[in-house]
Amino acid sequence: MTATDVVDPDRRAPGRPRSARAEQAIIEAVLELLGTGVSIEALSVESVAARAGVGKATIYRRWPSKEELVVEAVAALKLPLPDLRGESVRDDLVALLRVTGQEPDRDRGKVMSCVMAQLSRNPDLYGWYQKVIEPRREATREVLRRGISAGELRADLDIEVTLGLLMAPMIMQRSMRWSPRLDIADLPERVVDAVLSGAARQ
Amino acid sequence: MTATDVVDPDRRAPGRPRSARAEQAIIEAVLELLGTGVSIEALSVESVAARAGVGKATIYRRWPSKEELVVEAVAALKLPLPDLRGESVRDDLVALLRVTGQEPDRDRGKVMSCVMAQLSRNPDLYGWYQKVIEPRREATREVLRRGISAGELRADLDIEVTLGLLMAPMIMQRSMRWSPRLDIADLPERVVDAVLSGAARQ
Amino acid sequence: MTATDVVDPDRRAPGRPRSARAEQAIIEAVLELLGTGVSIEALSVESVAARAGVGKATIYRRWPSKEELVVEAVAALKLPLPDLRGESVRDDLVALLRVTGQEPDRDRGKVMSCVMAQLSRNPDLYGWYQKVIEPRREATREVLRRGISAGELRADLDIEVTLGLLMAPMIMQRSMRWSPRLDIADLPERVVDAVLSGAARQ
Amino acid sequence: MTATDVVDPDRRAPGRPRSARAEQAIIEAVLELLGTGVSIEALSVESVAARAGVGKATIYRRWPSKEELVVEAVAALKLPLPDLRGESVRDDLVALLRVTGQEPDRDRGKVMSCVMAQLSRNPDLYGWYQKVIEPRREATREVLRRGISAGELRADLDIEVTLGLLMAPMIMQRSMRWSPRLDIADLPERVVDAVLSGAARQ
DNA sequence: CGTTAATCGAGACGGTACGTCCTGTCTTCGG
DNA sequence: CCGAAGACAGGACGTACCGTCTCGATTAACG
Repeated sequence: MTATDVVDPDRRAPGRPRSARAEQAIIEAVLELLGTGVSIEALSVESVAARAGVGKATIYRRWPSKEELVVEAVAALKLPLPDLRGESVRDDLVALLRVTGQEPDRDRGKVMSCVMAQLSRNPDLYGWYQKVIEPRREATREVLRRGISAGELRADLDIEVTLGLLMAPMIMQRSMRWSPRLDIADLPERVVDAVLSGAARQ
Repeated sequence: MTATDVVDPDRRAPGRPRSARAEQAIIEAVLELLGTGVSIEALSVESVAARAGVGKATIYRRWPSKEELVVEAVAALKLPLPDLRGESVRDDLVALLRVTGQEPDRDRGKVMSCVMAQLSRNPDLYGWYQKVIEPRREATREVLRRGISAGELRADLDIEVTLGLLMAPMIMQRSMRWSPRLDIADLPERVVDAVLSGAARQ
Repeated sequence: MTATDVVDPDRRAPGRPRSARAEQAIIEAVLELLGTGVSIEALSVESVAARAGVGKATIYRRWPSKEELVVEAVAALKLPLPDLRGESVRDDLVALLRVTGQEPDRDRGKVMSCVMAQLSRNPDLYGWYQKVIEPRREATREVLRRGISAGELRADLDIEVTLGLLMAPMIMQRSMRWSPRLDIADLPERVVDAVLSGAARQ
Repeated sequence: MTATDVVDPDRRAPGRPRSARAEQAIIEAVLELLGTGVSIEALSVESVAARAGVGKATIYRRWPSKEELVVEAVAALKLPLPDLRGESVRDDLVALLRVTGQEPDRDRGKVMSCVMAQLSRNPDLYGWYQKVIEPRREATREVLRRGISAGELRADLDIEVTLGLLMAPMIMQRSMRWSPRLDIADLPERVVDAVLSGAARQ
């Protein structure tokens, strides 16, 4: 994505090479500004350039649009996955959902989930969005697969749908407080329990 | 909500009353413009005014911001609920989710879900958003309650969480195609079945 | 000029007669606002209506434009002429010019001369402007005529041009401080003396 | 005055320099629009920008207000002084006043005097106004001084006041047709003669 | 004495322009 | 060629007034 992609790795581009310092400063500036509560659309390229002490052209030379810059900045956060103990499917799922629901690392997590919600509107960006969240989804899938192997979960489980049942309510509650009747604090447990036990009468 | 709110219903406000024609034209203009594919942020108040044949002030007099205008316009769509046969919980839930997933009325539905996704970022607007979707949520709740009464669903069902399990995946898939591996066409059935049966081994 | 002009004085117009109170309040409001230093173009009809406690239509019903309203308001000041002693042409002219140069009645005079300068740009208003200043011009003419009769001034004096020589420098200095090298304080004497004595060598 | 003012002439300002083309186009647009008869207050910055094919910011970057822009545009006209034969004070003064009274270059002259009258109301602009008319004033002063040296004019002449006597009536008659009884055509001669001969009886 | 009709206040109407901000591109200089 | 700095054309913002219009409520003289 960045311009440091080169067709021929031997052949260095002529002229002055791009400054890694500038790139770093831009990413930092985006994260700092998003951390102060500005929405993506209120985040202007101009303010990023000013905060980073960088010319606007230096930004546009690297990223074609504000959104892609934001995605790259967010991706740089490399949000960590929790350590999964692997002892019980329920515990692992709750641990994973907790990361979605209540980021322990305050500022970064806030930025993260705020940005996630905002990125959703642009279909072109969804590939990048996937890139950022796919690791977490894959981790969840792995837990489900292990649960099936271990006999804890039903063998004919619809893994992809179950993934949605688990994560979508957390994301929507986190980003837009979808239901006023649900508390984010105990939501992971309640979601996991509901998904595991099912609604139909035994 | 609308400008016709009055503290004392007997006492008319002084001065020339606000034009219902203008109000109508503005709402229509918003829906038409959103129908052409413009995103909320690309939707300028100026273009709405021009399309409606109205001064900008006439818009700002009624709605403090573009977002609130959009919510009101969307609310005016009064999206219809499906007829629920009431014979089986599964069928009713699938019918409800289908409305979320694949709006039969093309343009309006497109506008609707596009807007929903975009509104999510503004916490101040959530009250309005609730107003628009609450009827649908309440209808779903009612189906769950009937299912419990009829003995089809377990008596200790966590209704609010189950609501989230059902609706959140549909909304996220509809608005942002959250999972590339899921097809919106058969998602209602798969979600309902997964929620009803549960993940844990019998 | 006002709508109370009637073709047939016997025949009263039907309907509610116009309120003299409103008319008075409007004129007062204009003068008060001009007195606070606002220029004519910065003086909005809206602010006049608000200050007078009157609807905008009540103003537009009487005066077709802001400018005509201002002229009428200024004319209402009925700026007083000084008492002319009639003993010497020089003294009388100086007394008249002093009124132009340094209005003794502070606020009203300030409004007056400020407005004069501003009205000049609109040719349509000049008739009204004349109406306001003509009395002062006529008084000056009279002094010149008396001077000729008394043998103080030359018999072939070009009265209209001399009027201009006397008044124009005062007005321009007063309204736009035309020459930075001239002090408004002693200008009346210097102008009168220069006009009386002439430039050519004796 | 212009943006090319520099504190240190060696040190160029950083960033892209301001476009002389844009500056030129703006000035031209102002003069063209004023030439069509629009008054200064009816001259909108928006219309100037449109006519010049320039963004509004490009105008506001250079001039803080419409008025200062107009003054600069008018100053750019560099209104020419007549050739002074220097043979007789009377002839030279008449020639100078003719330029004030009846500009030979129609459009520009019309713009000029129209603008002069309009600028008078803003004291802040007077410095600029001076800059524009000072050359003409200085030329007139020079004629008077030469007349004194040559013995044509009285040695104790009040030059500044005489300047006012000569120019103010012309300006007021030109810009606001101050006296309905005076014809602009023969005014220069009449004014000069009146000033030279004086009013007092010989 | 009840019409009739113009006026009152209030304020909304379709517009125009304001001056600011930001967009994405460009043009300059020095490194 | 990249760096910052910042100007460029353009477009939208939200505000302030313009001059007109609609309201319900007054306020007279006329019938």
